Amino acid sequence: MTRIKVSNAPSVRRLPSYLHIIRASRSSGDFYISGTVIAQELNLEPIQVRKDLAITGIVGKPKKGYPVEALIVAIERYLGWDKPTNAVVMGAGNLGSALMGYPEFHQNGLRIVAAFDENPDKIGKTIHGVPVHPVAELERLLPGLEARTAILTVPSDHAQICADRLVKAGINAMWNFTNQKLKLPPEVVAQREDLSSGFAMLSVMAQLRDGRNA
Amino acid sequence: MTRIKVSNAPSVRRLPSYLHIIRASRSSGDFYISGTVIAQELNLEPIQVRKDLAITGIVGKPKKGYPVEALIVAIERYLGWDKPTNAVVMGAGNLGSALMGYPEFHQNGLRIVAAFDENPDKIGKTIHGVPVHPVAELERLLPGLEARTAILTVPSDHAQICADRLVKAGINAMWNFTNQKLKLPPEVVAQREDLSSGFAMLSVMAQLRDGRNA
DNA sequence: TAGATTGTTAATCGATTAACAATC
DNA sequence: TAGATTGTTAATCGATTAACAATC
Repeated sequence: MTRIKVSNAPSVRRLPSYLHIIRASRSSGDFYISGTVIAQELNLEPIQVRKDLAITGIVGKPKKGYPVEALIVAIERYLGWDKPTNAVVMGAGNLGSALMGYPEFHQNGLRIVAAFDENPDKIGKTIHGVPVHPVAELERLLPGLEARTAILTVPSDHAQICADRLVKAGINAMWNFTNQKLKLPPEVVAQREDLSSGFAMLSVMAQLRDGRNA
Repeated sequence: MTRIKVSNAPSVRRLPSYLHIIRASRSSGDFYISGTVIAQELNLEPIQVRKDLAITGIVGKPKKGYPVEALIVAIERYLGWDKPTNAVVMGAGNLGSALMGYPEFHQNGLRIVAAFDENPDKIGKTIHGVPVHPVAELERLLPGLEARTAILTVPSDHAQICADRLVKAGINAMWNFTNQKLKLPPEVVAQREDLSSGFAMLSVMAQLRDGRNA
């Protein structure tokens, strides 16, 4: 089996922003929204928005734009956000706790159903409504949770061991917030979230502006 | 003035990962590291690593690789991580607190020197060693903090107002964790961090694997 | 020396942007 | 109707990958 490759990754990455705007438009009672308007809000090129929206299969009406309701449904469906995804958080530290409390996720169909941690102070409590269990219980509890997605917020040096264990327990999708590149079997999909890379971009932009490096 | 555009953004985004590995190599006592090795660790193509490292100006030795110490210095310098960046966190909620406690940042020259929040329960306390001040004190305290970078972790509906205020107070670089696209004067650089887009990628990969959409 | 690894130049690939006829 | 906006086809741009001579 070969590593999964998303054909149009940049478009997929932009879809959530579109969805956010289009939902707001629906809340305002609009029935149509034009690519031009979406582009303005995100300052993108209108043609880029049209190209991106084309992958959802929704066709717009000249002069009016795209049908709001149908577009929302189509984007949600394209992203697989039309059906709930149960997930567990590994490591109920700062970042893990923050993610459990991140309200936006509910709109994306992401339901964090449990957290696992080693810290006895946290075990048995709930964080933002999510129960924290001992890591030792992972294998026993996971089947009942019906979660096949894990959010990895353990310390980096635990990441690989933790991932191996998750895979054995039945996890097949991993959202990795550690700075460790994970070795995983090919059927497990993984997305690494690297905060440092965003800060690198900000730093380089600031330097360009200030004339360092030129 | 025109919006700042980073010429080779994908390369810049990869540099922090390289830096991480090369630092580990230094800790192991290595004097040289080859692009091949770095590529293997991140599973990238060796040629891509070489191209990326070329932008730092460091030249490698055939058969040995790149000089570890010089490479670290050059990457840090290229990213502007050789001199400390003082930053303030706006909104000491879950995510803001998590970022204050994120140890990796120190290695990137990022020093979070203060947080600002409206919540009286938080004001006057410290979170991960960072003092939390009332937002009302922002303008008074900012000059003394010598921070021109802000990390925005306020609720999305406060984002624009908060950003405007920060800019007026002297902030010129904004790391934006809200899902709000900000309107900013051209001299202020901004990096938006969108957690949803990472989850969109994971969702689409999972669907491709499972054969939905095909 | 032999061969692993480099830097450079060229080829390929994919994403963005431009142009424009179709149309509501 | 007039014109804003669409979808499509082609052009451009930039990033990745390939090829390979140079070299430690």
